[in-house]
Amino acid sequence: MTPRAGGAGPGSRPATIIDVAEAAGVSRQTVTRAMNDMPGIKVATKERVLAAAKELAYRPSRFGRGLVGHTQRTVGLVVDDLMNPYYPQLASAVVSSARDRGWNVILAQTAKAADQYSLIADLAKQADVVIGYPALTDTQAQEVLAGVPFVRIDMGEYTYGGGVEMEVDDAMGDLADHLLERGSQRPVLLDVGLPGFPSARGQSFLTAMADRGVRVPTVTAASKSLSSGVAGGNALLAAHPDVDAIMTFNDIVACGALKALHEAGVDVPGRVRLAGCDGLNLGRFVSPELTTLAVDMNAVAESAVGMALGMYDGEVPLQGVRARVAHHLLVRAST
Amino acid sequence: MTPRAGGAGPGSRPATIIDVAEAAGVSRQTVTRAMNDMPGIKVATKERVLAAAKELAYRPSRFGRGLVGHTQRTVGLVVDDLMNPYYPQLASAVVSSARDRGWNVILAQTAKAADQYSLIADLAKQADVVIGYPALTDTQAQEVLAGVPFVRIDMGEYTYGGGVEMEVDDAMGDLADHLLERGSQRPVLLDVGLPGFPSARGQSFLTAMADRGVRVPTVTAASKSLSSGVAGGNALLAAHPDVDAIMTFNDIVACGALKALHEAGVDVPGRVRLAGCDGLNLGRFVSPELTTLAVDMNAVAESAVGMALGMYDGEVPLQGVRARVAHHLLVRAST
DNA sequence: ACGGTGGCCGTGAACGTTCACGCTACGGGT
DNA sequence: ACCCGTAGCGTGAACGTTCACGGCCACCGT
Repeated sequence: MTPRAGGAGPGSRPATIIDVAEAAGVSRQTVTRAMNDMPGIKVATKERVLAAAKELAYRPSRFGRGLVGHTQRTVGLVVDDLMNPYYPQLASAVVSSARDRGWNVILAQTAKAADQYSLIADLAKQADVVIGYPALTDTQAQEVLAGVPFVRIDMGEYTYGGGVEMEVDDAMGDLADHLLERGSQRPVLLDVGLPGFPSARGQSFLTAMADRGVRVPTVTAASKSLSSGVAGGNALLAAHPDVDAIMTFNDIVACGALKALHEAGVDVPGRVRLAGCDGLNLGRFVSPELTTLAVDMNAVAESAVGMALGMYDGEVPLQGVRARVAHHLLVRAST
Repeated sequence: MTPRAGGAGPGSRPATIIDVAEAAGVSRQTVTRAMNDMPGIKVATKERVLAAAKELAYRPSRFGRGLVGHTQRTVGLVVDDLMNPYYPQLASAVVSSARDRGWNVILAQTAKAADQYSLIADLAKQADVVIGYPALTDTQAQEVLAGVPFVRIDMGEYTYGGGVEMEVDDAMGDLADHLLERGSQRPVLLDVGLPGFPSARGQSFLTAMADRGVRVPTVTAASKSLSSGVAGGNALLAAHPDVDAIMTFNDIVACGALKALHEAGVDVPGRVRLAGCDGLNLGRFVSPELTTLAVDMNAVAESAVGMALGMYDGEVPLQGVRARVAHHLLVRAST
């Protein structure tokens, strides 16, 4: 297994700083000075070194470099599946946020991985901090990450590491007001999970509506997928033919419900108002555009990255810190 | 700037292999043997070492490790913007494909970066190969990447590095047949770019239709964005009120056109059949689901990653190799 | 008793880079 | 003439790990 394809001859090992130094007739340090725009080098010498470097296709080794000055920092980002429209939004924000601070992002995807555990273990070997949604219990995470700063997004009941929480209650109140103002009288919740066990955000909607004197029936979809949303939408229409507003677990399920409504010939928002949750960009691609409880992903990412980097620098404890980002009501065309 | 938060006391530097060796009363090499499941170590010793390592929160330095054995390989993936539904599909496939081969993926996003050039330059310092859609000319790419194996997706007119091409002609023929079989007689192309300069895939549609004796008028949208698709859709309806089939530049524009059609009260596919291009997952979220010219992103990624890794290993020339992946017609509900 | 064979473990060297110094030559000031 | 500062460059050392050896001991066979 040949290490790297060098620039000069095929099969030749990649050039090192010493090769360049010899070719230019100078010392290692002078090459360093030339490559890194450091002072204390004559222009002519610098040019000569740079020419030699180019000639030999010299590229400084990130390992040699990383070894001496601890600069080359990397955050490991764990998502479930980029094909799920939720994660790109997070990933995009994390990548920007990390880059702004001079960090790189290594991406790991748990959905298609055979072994979650070893996936995260490998990631932890390559990264200085880990952020995201690993499908790991606290115990497993502690085992695998062994000291690597770790920030969970949407931490929930987990406790190991830090977390960023997305709060929905206030915005849910706004949504309830919004729906009632528009005249909805028979709202239904399309939740996800097990019937009888409302999700946190589902419960939040029920409570918000109850506070306003409206009792909301619930229909429960099996999973938070598109097809599940379609099935849930159909079931909901069958069980509550007179529904005039639907709040769904998230935007993806809302899209599914919208398809069901569309196929049933139900006008949105004319006959039924429909709202989702997460604020996905996806909601702008469907017709009508989806009203949703959005969360500023840039704020989430900024918060998560900031916390992880703080942990790395020892300024934030590795345990028990939680940040909170609030959802807000984003009214679009579907309500 | 404290390097890394160690496990023991705050402010203490991270433990090295030597710290562990001393704590366990053995040598470096024995620690290595214990950590890497190598033979030639007694079980009792191994346990003692592992305990010491855990106690000190020891994590092997990826730099030290990478320096000696050239293992820890990384592909740099360049996308424009993960918020654009096209890129997650590619990124997801590349990440899986790379992981299958034991490589990591560092993600870079050009859209939000202030300086494209330095973004790619930084990426090239961290990665062993670069794959993707850098917004760089051949000259710039050559300058920045200086010898790093480079594979462009959708290479087009560029020549530096390798490329993966996505061919559309055959599938476009299938689409033309499909539309004609369903009885469409007045198809219109909703292209993107400058009026009078059809895109490659736009031209492909025109040609396919011409081959079948149908002349297709073109409406041109300003950019390949959703809003541009809406505007284009409206313009198209105004210019060709009797249209009965629309082929769009891509799925995103198709979604925009679908919104325009929806708002104009035009039934799809009843009165107008609508097709997109790219095979985005997005097309399944809208109603009706979008017929599209899909490309197997896993094949594209597999091809790109394979090529880049081949270049790295010196088995594939760094220049002039092109792989081709064909689109195929994916009939869904919109036609 | 002696050579041989493995199991277990330790020691130098190497990987490629930067940091902290040290050295030389030259120029200007007194 | 002398000293001193500085520009320009070079030399050890250090970063943390693994590889290639080599040493020691116990055990086996003859």
